[in-house]
Amino acid sequence: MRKILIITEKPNVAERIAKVLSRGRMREEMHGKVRIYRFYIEGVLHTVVPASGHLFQLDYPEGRWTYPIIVEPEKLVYKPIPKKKDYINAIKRESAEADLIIVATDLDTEGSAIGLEILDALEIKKDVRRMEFSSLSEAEIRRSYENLRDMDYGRAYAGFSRRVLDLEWGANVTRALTLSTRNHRWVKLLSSGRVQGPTLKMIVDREREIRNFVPEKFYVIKGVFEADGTRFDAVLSSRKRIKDPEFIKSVKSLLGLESRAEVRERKISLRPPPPFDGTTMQIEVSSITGLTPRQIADRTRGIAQQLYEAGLISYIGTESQKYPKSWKKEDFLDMIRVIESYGPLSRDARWVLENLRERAAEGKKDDPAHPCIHIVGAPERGFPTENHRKVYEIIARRVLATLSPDGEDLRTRISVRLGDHVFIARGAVRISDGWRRVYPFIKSEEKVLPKIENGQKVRLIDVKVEEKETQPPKRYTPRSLIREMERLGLGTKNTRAVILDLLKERGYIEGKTFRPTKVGERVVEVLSDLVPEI
DNA sequence: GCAAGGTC
Repeated sequence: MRKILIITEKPNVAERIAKVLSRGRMREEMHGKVRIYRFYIEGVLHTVVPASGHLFQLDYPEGRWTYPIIVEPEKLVYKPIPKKKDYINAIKRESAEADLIIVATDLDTEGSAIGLEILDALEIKKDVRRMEFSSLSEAEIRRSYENLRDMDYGRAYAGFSRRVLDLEWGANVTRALTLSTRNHRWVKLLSSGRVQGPTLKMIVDREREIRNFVPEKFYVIKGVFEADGTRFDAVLSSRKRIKDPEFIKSVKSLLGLESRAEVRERKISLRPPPPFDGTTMQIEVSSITGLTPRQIADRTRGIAQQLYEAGLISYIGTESQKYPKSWKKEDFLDMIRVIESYGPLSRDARWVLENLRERAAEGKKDDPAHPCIHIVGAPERGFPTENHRKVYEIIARRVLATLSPDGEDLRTRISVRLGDHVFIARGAVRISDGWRRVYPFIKSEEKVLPKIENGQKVRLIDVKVEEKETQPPKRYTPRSLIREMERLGLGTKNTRAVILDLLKERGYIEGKTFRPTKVGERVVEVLSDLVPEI
């Protein structure tokens, strides 16, 4: 009898694939800490076994810890990662039984490399096919199962090459740094690599900019204008910072002069914010409530996690800012009605039902496995704590906002020309709240200007001067540094924070906002002096 | 003893 083994990248994908392909009729077995699934399709036994990310580590064969060391890629070895022993054993045993192996890891270079690594390390010599899916929807899983492809070795080797280059690169530079300082007892290990090297340099460069910074004085000049008894301030616009005190005199010489104001008004619409993905939810709920991200999203005791487990909100680990693709208008209405059934938000929910926008606002981020965070239930008897109530209401309000009309503001700009100088005053007034009625957490400043007609005469009656100093650039915070790494294509979303921890562990950086240590600075100096090309 | 990338 034929037997098929399906290997996935992580446990929840194994479960999902088994559920879909078996139509819910599968058997589960525990092998150590690994849950595997069995079911029959047309008399053929299918077994689904998960990996857990990489199960093997690429490494040099045994040898002395020296450098330079360049080993041909095919002579590098796969070392089992001890913690993943159960996964390795499960796949090993099941693959021995199977006639056909289906690689169902994620469809990207790293996923395919994980598939290849399993086949190579376990020396699996069976027929291999590839399931190619980029979402975990039922339709897509079925389609990819019915259209099995050849193993995508091209993609897998791309991932393999990435690993080889990172290892050879990192190990050589790390060994060079470490071995050249081994006489100093206080240095344990000096490392560098494709990502940590440039990241450390960014921190060191920033520190040097701060150290070499020379503050400069500059002036902000405001004119006070009078028009038929009302007054308003307008800032002197200037392309460059005003540093010359003489300039102030030339402005003051305009005192008492009259000119005609040019007034421009325009309405702007403000779209609702997108629904929450997991990260945005943590950040925003934390800034509204003052709870820490940990208190909100901890995997066991987090408040939002508990709301999820209680069936009130959807999965919070999602990266999506989009509603389920299958949702029709009726599904949105159902969700709003659930919120309506929760007393404190009834009125707002009803208002949204009466003012529903054509299409829900959505964001760019997407996640193949889960939709954005949304409401799935209302509490029957209140909440265990006040914080649970707050978090639930913020999430419910966010959902309502995405289904509410745009807000509208009126922006006013008054500009006054006097000689070569132009003064500008800006105002903003709310015309309609729109979604801000149900989601009042995003601050927008209102500034009311006196009513001035276009072409109305105004007179400069005073000049106010503020003296300011230019500020040095700020040290990186974890957030700003991760954002900058992302912009430069350094690391991935999973590794950036890990790299920062590593730089700390190596003793290269310290502080809440990152300062390089002496060692960190010296490593950057040495590397950029001796091997500037890296 | 090394990298960076997955996953938890």
